[in-house]
Amino acid sequence: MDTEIFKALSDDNRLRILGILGSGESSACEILKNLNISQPTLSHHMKVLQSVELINVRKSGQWTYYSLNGSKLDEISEFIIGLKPSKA
Amino acid sequence: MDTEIFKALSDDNRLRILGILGSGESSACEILKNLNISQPTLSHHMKVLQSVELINVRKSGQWTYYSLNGSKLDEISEFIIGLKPSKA
DNA sequence: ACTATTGTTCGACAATCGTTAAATTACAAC
DNA sequence: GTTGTAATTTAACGATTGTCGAACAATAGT
Repeated sequence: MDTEIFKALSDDNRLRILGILGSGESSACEILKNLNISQPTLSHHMKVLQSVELINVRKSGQWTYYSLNGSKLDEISEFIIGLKPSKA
Repeated sequence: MDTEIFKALSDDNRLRILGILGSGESSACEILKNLNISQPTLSHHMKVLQSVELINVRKSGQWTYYSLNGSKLDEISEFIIGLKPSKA
């Protein structure tokens, strides 16, 4: 497992973003209203989440919509559980 | 979920350490043989893993033995899965 | 007591990270 | 065209992080 994924999860704002996306697809603008950060900072965080494929991106006009990548979350979860000793 | 846990997982050497402990309890000295890092660096990493309760510690004489904390791994896995949209 | 082994603590250093201000791009409405 | 909104890019900053060498502490064996 690439450590980049865990680095992406190692930030309060990014975890909040994932929490917001857990309620469904959302635009960058709406996400921004729920966080006390600037627009460039949000753009940076979204790029980090994209780079590890934790989120999907869809552009429509001037808006950018984001949604969770559930299969990636499954992948991470399975890796974590896989660390546990197999009763050997 | 505290981001400190994901920070603890955001390092190649620490992931390798967890992988080693997945095969069972191990001493710091044995872990060290499997990594190309110095003793102080290993000590640092073990402290990070302890601080987020990912590992258990047991001292015996001059040796320190480490083992995985399975329930903490469960906790992380459940958090990850909990991010997924509840089909709403 | 002396030596060897195991492990921690303390500085110090280079690299990375989160953040912002400023400038830039892209699209929509007028 | 101009204006306004949405989003990215760049450069710079302070803070955090991984690493090591050096010194230190604790236990074991001679």
